[in-house]
Amino acid sequence: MKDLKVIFMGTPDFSVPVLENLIKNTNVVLVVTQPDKLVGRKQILTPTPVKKLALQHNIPVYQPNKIRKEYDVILNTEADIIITCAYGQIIPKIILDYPRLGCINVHASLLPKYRGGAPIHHALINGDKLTGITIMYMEEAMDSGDIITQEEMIIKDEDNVGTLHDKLSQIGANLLIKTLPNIINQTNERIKQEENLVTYAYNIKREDEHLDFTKKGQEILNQIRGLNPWPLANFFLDNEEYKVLEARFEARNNSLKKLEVTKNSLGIPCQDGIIYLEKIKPFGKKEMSILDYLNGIDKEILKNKKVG
RNA sequence: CGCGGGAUGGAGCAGUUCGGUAGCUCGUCGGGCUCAUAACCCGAAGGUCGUAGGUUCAAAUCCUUCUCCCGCAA
Repeated sequence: MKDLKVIFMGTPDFSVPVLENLIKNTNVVLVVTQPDKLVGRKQILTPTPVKKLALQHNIPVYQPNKIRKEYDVILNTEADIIITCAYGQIIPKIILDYPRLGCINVHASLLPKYRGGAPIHHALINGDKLTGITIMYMEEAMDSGDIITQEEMIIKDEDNVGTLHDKLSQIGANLLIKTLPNIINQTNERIKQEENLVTYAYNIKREDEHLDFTKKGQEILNQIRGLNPWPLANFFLDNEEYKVLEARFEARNNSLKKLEVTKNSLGIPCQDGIIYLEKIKPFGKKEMSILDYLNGIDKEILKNKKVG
């Protein structure tokens, strides 16, 4: 397998373990990743995690702005296979048709469920108990190609985007290496996706982050963990934004409308009980436990704030 | 120079408008009460008020500089 010439296309942290395994086991001849971006308040030009890893191993890096139009470098690179993982751009057919073993993608869901850019977030927000990795051939439409293999993974109640991301990323990296020999020999399976089971996991939008306390407690908890550690769920108290990192839910028949403030807890009424915030990040502050937050605030004033 | 918030004992904050030797809620340590406790009572330790400079009899507070943290926008 060491002589397999691979072009890898990927961008964020999720792709890094996959690339690491490929570097160990195959001959990665080119890495394609998104252009460096200006990041943060200081607008520092930052390379992608995949680029950093590639540079450490002295692998050539290509960063087209629009791969739809800039792909000569790829076509001029001799390769047996192209492997992508969270690259971030739609790849044109001319590239898909180029390598002799095709283009393979590592995707963080059990396709055909959750095609698209945010499968991990959506699995958690929807309260799924099962997710996994799919390795598949690529076609022109996003995440629509034939499935080569899948590995399932149980989602635990305490999982959030961070933990799931790391586990799936590792599973994907290992499953790929395990499957690669079959792909090389072309003895792998090739299963069409059932079109009537297709769902989409679009990228999280700003309004998806806002907590709606008229919903059920469990839904709210799912939303909180499905957005943690990024981009974080939020709500407003008297027009000040708070991000919520952790909370717990207590079912209760209540007609409570106001905040429940005690010495060491802050509860917000929801449809079928109360959501107790446990870790939050007030506007302009660092993240803190609810105890720390309550220590520094006038609780009488807090009681009368309006949730929005 | 994209917009805004912030830096005060270990933690979270007040005090800055109208300068006058630092306070609150916790935590920690010691003691007490209690069958017991994350509960209650008493006491103690712990701060060059982010950095550097300036104004002043006097600066956390006014002026200037720099650093760092956070949110938004990209």
